[in-house]
Amino acid sequence: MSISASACPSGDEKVVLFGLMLETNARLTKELGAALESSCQLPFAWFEVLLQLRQSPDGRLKMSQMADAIVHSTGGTTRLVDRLEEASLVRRENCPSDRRSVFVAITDEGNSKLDGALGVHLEYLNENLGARLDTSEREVLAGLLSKLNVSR
Amino acid sequence: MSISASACPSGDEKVVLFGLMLETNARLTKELGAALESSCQLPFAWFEVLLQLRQSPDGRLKMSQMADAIVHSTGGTTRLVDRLEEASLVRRENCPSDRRSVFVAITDEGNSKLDGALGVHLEYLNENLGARLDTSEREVLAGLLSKLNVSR
DNA sequence: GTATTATAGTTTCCTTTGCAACTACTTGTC
DNA sequence: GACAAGTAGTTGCAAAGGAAACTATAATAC
Repeated sequence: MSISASACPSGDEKVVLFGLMLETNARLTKELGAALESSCQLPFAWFEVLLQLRQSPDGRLKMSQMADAIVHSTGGTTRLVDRLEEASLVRRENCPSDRRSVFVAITDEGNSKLDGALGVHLEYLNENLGARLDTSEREVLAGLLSKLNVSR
Repeated sequence: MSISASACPSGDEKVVLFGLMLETNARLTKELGAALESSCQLPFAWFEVLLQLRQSPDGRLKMSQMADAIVHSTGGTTRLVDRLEEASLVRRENCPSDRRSVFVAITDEGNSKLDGALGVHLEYLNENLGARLDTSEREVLAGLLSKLNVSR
């Protein structure tokens, strides 16, 4: 017995798509997190912070930009950065033009840690993204996700 | 000054794609979670559990299947189910053929709660997935994610 | 049949995170 | 310039989740 779509919105095509996004993301993240943890002793959240810093023009971001980039609350970000700073992977820097603001900057140690992690990350991505989707499929996927990611 | 791809693997196309997946997922999840919480007083994780049950053939799953479906540890799933059971949205049922196993089954109350939540969910999906991607784009996206989601 | 090994779920302990209250600073208004 | 309102970051508190130890049951080996 199959259930009609109207009677069972849980079978709606968009609901299924959303569920698929959720699951795919959770699995990929979990696997990569495990790989980073075991090869580099680097928690996934730390990796995200370091990567954001590497990708920002001058290797630093304001606290609130970081919170937004990694999609955490500001409170959570404060303490995440505390832990990274404790481990000497980032440092806080004052903002001269606004004394409320704080920059999070990557340290040399943070950079080398990230280099190691990126090796693992790339290997993982090649095995997964690379092996499962060809170049043009990845381009299409990136385009579609970009459309979903615009805020308004 | 732009940095060459070889010198800066953080700019690798796959790294960027992965980051985009992460961010898109986090934003959509966060927004939907807030909507569900404020309209239905339903935590996002509870919604996931109920939805999995609704989507399973006879409205119930074994503990371990549930853990796998929502990508949680079994320990975490145990307590998540505890909370849902406490709220009368699901109940535990014995498995006659294996006394170690436990079924998680949705209750009538769980079903009505889920109906309400699905209304909010669909509205949200229409505003986001629906408004940003047309039908064929959504099909393509679902196809690509499926490829990524196969375990091996 | 008994001993060993594997599996399902629970529990304990600990880490991480979000929310909301709070402090410090800045911006806008008069 | 003083007061109000807004913004950046931190902190207290409580909830949620993972890892690993544990209990109970099942499957396998002999």
